[in-house]
Amino acid sequence: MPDALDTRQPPDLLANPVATRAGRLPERLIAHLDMDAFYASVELLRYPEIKGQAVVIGGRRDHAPVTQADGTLRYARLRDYTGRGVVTTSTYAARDLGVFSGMGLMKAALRAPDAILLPTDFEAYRHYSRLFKQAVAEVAPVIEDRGIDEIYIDLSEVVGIREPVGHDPLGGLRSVARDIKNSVFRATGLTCSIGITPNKLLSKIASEMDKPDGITLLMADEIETRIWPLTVRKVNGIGPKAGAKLQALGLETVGQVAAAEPALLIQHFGKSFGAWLVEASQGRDNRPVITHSEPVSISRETTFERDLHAQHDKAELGAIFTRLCEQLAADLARKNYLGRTVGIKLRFEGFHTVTRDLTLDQPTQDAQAIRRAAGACLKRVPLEKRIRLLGVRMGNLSRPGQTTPGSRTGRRAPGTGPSSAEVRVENLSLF
DNA sequence: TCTGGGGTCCTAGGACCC
DNA sequence: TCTGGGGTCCTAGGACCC
Repeated sequence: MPDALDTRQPPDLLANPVATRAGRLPERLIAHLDMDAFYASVELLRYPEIKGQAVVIGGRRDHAPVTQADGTLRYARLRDYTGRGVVTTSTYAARDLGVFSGMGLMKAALRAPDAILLPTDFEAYRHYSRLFKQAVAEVAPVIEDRGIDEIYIDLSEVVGIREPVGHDPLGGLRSVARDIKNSVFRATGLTCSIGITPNKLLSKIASEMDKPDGITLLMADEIETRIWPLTVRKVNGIGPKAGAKLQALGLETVGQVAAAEPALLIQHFGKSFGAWLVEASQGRDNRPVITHSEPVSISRETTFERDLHAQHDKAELGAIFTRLCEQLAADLARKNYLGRTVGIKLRFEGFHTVTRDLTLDQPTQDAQAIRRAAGACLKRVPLEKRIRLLGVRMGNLSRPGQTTPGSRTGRRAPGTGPSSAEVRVENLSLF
């Protein structure tokens, strides 16, 4: 599919500081690759006969297709679903019916009652995630993981990337993008969309511009024409809150933010976020592609089928609480981490959320130690309302055998209860 | 018919230390 | 007997992302 670059004039090097050095291309060439409707597409590999239909992935794991007497599969329909749960992904056909990820399944059922409902199968998605990332690495190895279905790729040093093809100065770039997509398709049978620009911020926006199965190239001289008309919500980092606040200031498009007085943005959004808004609206972003990162925290949480009461459902809550701690301990062991800060999260009816955490003297991955610390955290939470969600988290991660960053001994956080040592005396009164 | 689960980063106040 | 400033740790909450 042709893009606007095909007919553009070569950028004016003096007016455009990003296009420099080696010919007309900027120093950095960054790709953002986004798999197309990833979970749904993986499911279609397994159930090819439902291709083209409205399919929704999400909910509990109790609605997998069942084989009938005649050998055909019987799929669950969205209308049959009851209970909590949200749409994790939907096929493009389902999106046409107004069903998008994050939407409650009950609400989705009103819009698309006949849509096929499949449970999430993260094992399968992780498998295809590994496959597509390996396939990309064969073409361009400098990759930043951004979750299960997307990556950034630094293409700056890829051989041939700056070679024009015929009269197309971006021919090399286009060719590498096609190589990547072909490699991904060969390895997985799945399509993806790629945006290539001088930085991550712009590439993230660009990869969405020609979805599915598209390639979008966008250079600095096109920011005015192709980025500024977009709503601010297209910018990664501007969410519902910031978007609404900008709108209230009369700033709906990226271009309007770019034209706004920096002092005004800083006044309303603070020094850091305000300054970032100024940069982002100009399409400036010098963040590098990070090829390795360590986790900051590991957690487990669960939303109950019905809201539970601290006293009335005490036994059930206690069992769930302990199981979450055991699962967290198992995750830590499997990934080979210790942690020193144990945290809990409670969400009450009405969606109000509370967290508490406690930093231990020594790092641990032991389920019982986690359970004790989490119990101590729980004692600091008033439990009047019914509980919708319970979670346990471990932060301050380190590796076993690694000398841990020293904790200050004898310290106690303001207003907290007993120290971790004193917590060893089990408290059974809660849950 | 309310809104999953797993994350990251930022802010802000108080403690504590120098 | 009142007043400091910088740095780091701990905790709580919130915005945002996939």
